[in-house]
Amino acid sequence: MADRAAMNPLDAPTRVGEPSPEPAPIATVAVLAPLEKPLSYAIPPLLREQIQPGVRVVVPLGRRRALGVVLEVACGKDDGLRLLDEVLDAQPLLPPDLLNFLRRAAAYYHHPLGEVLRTALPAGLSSITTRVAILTERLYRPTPSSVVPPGTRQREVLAWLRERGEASLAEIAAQFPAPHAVLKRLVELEMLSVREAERRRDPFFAAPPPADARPTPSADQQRALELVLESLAARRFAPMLLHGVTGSGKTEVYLQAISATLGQGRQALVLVPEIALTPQLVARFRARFRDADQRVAVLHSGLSDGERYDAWRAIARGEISIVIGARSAIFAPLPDLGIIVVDEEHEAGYKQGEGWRYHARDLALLRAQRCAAVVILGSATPAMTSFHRARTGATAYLSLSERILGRPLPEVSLVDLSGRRLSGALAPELVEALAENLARREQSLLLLNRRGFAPFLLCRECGATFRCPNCEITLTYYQSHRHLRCHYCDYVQRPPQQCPDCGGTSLDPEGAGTERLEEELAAAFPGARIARMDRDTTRRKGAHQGLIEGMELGAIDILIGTQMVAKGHDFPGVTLVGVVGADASLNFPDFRSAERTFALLTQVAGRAGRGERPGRVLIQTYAPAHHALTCAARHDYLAFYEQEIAFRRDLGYPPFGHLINLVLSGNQPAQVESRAAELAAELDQVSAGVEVLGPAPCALARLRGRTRFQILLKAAARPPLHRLLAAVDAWRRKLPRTLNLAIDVDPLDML
DNA sequence: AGCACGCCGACT
DNA sequence: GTCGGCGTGCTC
Repeated sequence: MADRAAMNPLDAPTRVGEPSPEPAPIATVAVLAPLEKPLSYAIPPLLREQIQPGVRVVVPLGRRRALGVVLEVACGKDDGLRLLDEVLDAQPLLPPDLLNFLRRAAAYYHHPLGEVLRTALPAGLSSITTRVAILTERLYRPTPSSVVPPGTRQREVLAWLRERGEASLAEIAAQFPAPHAVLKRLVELEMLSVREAERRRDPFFAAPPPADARPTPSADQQRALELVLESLAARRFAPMLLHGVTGSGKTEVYLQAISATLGQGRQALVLVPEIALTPQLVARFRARFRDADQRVAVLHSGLSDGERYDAWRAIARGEISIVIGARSAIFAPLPDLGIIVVDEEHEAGYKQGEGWRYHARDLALLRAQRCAAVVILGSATPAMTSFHRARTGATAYLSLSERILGRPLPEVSLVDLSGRRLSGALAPELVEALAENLARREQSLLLLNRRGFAPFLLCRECGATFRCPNCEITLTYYQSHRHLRCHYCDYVQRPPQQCPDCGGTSLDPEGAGTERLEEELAAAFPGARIARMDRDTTRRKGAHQGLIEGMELGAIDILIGTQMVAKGHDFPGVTLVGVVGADASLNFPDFRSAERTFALLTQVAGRAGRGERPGRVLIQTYAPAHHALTCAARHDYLAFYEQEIAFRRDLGYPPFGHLINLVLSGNQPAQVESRAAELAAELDQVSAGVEVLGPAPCALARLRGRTRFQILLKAAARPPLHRLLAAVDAWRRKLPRTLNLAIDVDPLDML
């Protein structure tokens, strides 16, 4: 019988048959597949010159061809190795420090390097099948010739081109209608040369906003800037926390620090938690950096593959000075990165929740370390871990303690709801305050961190609620769509007329979401212009921006919304902020719930009184004595930190301990549970220096039809944790593919 | 992840 | 008797 492998054209010819007598160059390649380790390949003699670390290669992998990135080239025995097929880049696509950074990142997060590389590269560069269309265009350039062409049109076009230098066909066509024949003739006469070049799609063509004036920094801002400038001049890794109360002018510090970085000939990276929320920030950057050599690029999920590819290439060529983007922008290939700004560094949006669960802020610190850059972590409510680092001196501490122009922080009062029965979602105090604000024709903002009409539908007779068949949660009732929906898997069903359990006919929406609050307000204030901002109303492109503009123009009196309304907006007209359900986030089964609640309340309170008129804030709560509420009401970050840090210390939670969460999921509940128990028992055997907690069902014990158990690893130091992961790996290798084990290093939440 | 292999049910 | 379901193993 014939050898099947030998019949496969991919196989036999590429395999190195006999061991070479001489040591041959071997490439270590990170293949873009979830493999545990890089693979080694022999290098065909013809490709030896082109191979260097950082170039992409096509390699045989089993029966198929795969893309990989060369990590190292070394000499050794190449017997039994397969030959790599193709080298795709003439220059390293990933410069050494970027590649280095990604290798460190993969190790830290215990994630396969190939997958890390796939995450870091734009779609067009990370696959051999999906090629982005590389658009080319014709560029015409006058040759050094003084001959005068015969035709009038030819003379006109040539004169224009001699004036301008090189121009593309599109640009010429914009000046001279139907120029093709003329150009063709001029080329034939050798008065023009033509070349094909990669066309750059420029998604940044929008007209720049008017230039803004650079304000004189306040004393606080000046102090912060001096420290930044000093570190820049020394070209050293310098992490700093910029702790500035809401409205204190953190952005101005970013702008001036970046300006100094560009002055050094280096580039800047600005990370924002969610790019859709920050057109205002982008506009400020565009207004400040207007020179031809200060191009600003924005990376976000709305870019097409082609646009992303173009942006990536332009950044790598050094044509872009400032990149603004969401978490994945941390991988932007800026060649000489001098500063990374992480705006609102406490935001959970920096953490990738699926697949490779990286945290962009933490990666920013890692990357800056590799390229000796300054990192500014900016926040009014720093993460406990970030503030703790500043306390211990691991990062510098810069503080902006005053609002700009001496504007006061708003006055905050807590409305105690305990023991009270409200007729709707709003307490009379809040209704009254809204009425006053309307009478004064001032704007109000209401935070209710819950979408839909009601968080569940309840049977009055037997107390049954409606649950998602795929997830372990109740279905949210939407009056607008007349349906029940799951917020995790988007399962939808019609609300039944009768309770399926007892046949009862009184099924009532229980509790209130933003949709119901909007209805309640419309009834209470018939003349008011009310709008709602949550994931449901901002799904449509431009809807979010429309609401922001409505607020800026004063076309909205009351804006209701989820935490989306708390983030980063500067609405000078808002003088009243109401918080309808401050307790919901406190009851999350998670050690960070107080930290998150404090941050949310402080951020939303910070939306009040940013203009000329002072603001006030009313917070409805059932837990008025909780430190997250009392401290937020007093704008007292430090007091909150002191209380919270004591609790963290007692329990060994971050920043005093490090966590890794292992989540095992699968379709068969019994199998998941028993395997989780097995893993925990095995880890217990080798857990020196690590606490192994669990297994326990996740807070979301079922999600999209899969049962989930977690094992939490906790340790005072990282090395023993990473040692334990070696045991996890060994165990995982034996796991059937029907089960999935996710490793979450530094988990942000444990749902 | 792909892609093959191999072992079981329900079809012509 | 085959077609095809997905569990399992391997990829230099």
